[in-house]
Amino acid sequence: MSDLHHPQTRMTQQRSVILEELRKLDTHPTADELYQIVRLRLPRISLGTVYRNLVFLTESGQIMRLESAGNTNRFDANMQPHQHVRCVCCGAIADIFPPVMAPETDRIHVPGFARILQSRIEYDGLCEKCAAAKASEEAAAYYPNSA
Amino acid sequence: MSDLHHPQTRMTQQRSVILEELRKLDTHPTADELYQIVRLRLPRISLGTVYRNLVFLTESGQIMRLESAGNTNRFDANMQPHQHVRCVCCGAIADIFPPVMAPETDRIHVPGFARILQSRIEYDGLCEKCAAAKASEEAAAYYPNSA
DNA sequence: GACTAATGGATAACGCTTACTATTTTCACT
DNA sequence: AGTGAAAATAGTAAGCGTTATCCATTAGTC
Repeated sequence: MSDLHHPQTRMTQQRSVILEELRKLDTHPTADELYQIVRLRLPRISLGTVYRNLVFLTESGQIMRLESAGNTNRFDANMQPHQHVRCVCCGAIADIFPPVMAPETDRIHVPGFARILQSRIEYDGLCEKCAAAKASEEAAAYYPNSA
Repeated sequence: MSDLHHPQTRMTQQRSVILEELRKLDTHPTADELYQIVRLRLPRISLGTVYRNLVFLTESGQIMRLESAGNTNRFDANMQPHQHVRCVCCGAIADIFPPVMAPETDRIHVPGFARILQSRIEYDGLCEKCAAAKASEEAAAYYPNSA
């Protein structure tokens, strides 16, 4: 509760529901997926409000935006250090524990860059859904006339 | 030259110019930036052709697509193992050598994932342009009436 | 040179995200 | 509780990067 009341910020019903629902999930939803979920509780909320609050919550450090994760942004309310696998096929994301330490960035100097802020390890994988879909596709290619 | 003639693929003027120009660059251009460059040699080429061939070249393993959520995709013809820093502000990308080894993925098992394919280390940074812009912004905030 | 399939050019459509505007809500101070 | 200024919301339009469509053109093969 108290973490909802950051200094200089107001708490609205929409904002708190968005944060609550995101915290219930470990599925790293997209803005639209979260919108569909929040809409069950707040039927009149607009998608723009979800986007606006996801920006707000990210900038105030309450959630994370998964940056290097494909085409659509995904969000994560788990603030503990962990890493992610992303399905190369559908973009689904899962957590990886425990984290292998990412390298230090203090001593890295790159021409054209003023500072290196952080490093992170990312994993590409194939989720079970896509693996199954791929398998049945290949089967269809081998037996094109089977039902 | 011979690497332009993959089996089952045709080489066209457009495709080869796109690949040539991308190979000249280490700036990891966006599709549109590359389009502007290629247009100097092929004034009648269309942006769609650039996109189509970037997909083709990526899928045939001749170039890499640098994906990051929310940002514009960038492309890299450097196929040697290396890593990238991305400017958190403008999305500019620079190379990092030598690479710190990314962890093995053979023994990693994640619920919901059939396979972990690979891991990679990514860096976030602040490029010099954005650092300078940020500095002068802050200066303006402190001295709002100066010039 | 003719044929077939792939490719290109131009443009429309699409999906995700942000911007805009009028209205409503929050919160500090009475 | 009431008031008012600042901020947030709903609804919608616009923006941007990317993909799809459609017909004309080109490449490679015979």
